Amino acid sequence: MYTLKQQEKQARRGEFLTPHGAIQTPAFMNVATAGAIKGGISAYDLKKLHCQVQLCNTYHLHLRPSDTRIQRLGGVHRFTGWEGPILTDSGGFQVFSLAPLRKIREEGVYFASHIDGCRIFMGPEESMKIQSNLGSTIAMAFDECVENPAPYDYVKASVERTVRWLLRCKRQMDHCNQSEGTLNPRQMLFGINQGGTYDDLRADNMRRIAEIPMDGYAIGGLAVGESKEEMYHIMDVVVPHMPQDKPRYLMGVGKPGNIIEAVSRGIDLFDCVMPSRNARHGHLFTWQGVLNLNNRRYEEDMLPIDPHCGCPACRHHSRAYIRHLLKAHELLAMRLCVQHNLYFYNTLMERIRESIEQGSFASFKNQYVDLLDTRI
RNA sequence: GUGGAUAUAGCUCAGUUGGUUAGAGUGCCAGGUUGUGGCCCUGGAGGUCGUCGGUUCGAACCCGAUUAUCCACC
Repeated sequence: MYTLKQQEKQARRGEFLTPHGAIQTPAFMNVATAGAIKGGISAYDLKKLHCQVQLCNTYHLHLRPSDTRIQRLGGVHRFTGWEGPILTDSGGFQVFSLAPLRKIREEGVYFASHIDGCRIFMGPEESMKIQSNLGSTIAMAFDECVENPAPYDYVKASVERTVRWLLRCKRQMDHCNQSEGTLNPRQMLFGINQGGTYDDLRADNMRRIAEIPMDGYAIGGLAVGESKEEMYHIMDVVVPHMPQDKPRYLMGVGKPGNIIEAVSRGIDLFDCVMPSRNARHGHLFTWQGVLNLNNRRYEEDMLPIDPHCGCPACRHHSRAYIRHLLKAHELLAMRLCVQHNLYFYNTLMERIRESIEQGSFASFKNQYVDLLDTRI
């Protein structure tokens, strides 16, 4: 259940109740693809990083160690040791971005595993069964994510098929939830808006899927090749057709500036690999902008990564030390940098929530929307 | 001591019958990264081709000497 607690223009401050606890929105979901946030982060670290939600991946966990094994072991919560909300991505995006030799048919997608080349089929029913076996809090619909730009006719046909897939997802998830012995009988399901960069396809699709009762609605297929301006424009086109009383999730986005812009347009949930992936290579987000700790200028810099940050890395270690660890390929470098970036993202969301509560989000946006993405 | 091999970017190595401005990988210095393959992409700096001399219009390349390293044999 989603409760809108406060609103400043389009920006929403809400609470999303799930079987695994409440999510205060706007929120960032920390990406733990294969059951762990890359960089040596454990479930018991997440509270310290102010993490509310973990995002795990259907595709990856299905291939390894398999959803059936995770089900036998008690589900993805027990398996990973994280008792809070977990969203599972449907596998749709991974099939399109990772797997070679894919063939898209009405029934689903035939593809080869990126691990061993094994031939696999995944369609809406398979994705729902896998996510049900995993027992995640929120399942995502199985969709096709089309890279931008794509020809109008291709996108139109793809979106229509994705709507047919959504209806199949819904039917299958209802069935899974009613099955005896299911791990999470109240597993939630989000639908996904697609339509490339075409206003009419996006708006039609959003109106259409809003009629299908879902626990939340996502915008997919953005930040996949189009410009920043096009992305914001598509959000302006889609959001007015999204239900007011359900959480809105912008998939795969983004930089701090993107998130602030999206919140100002009425988005509640985000996920992005950028804070963790960039952290593994020393690219760090701070309240002064983005810095690259590999840069020579930090060789003898005894300041923390961000003097205004309370994360474990900033409380205990200097830029000079962490830069050294990066250069020496010490695992601790990744762990500290990932901790910092996730703490930053989760704190960014906290400050966004506070500013909406205080009615000062507009000035928060004005102060930080460009600054946070700027290289220092 | 004798014979042989090698010597080119910080490191590991290409380099055609001698022919414009000597290349690659890695590392270094920077930039990028948007529903994650601990990746990937883009740019930059960096070389008296061991040293000295010779042949030639022209030498990393051919010749001589020399130095260093390695191998084999006495």
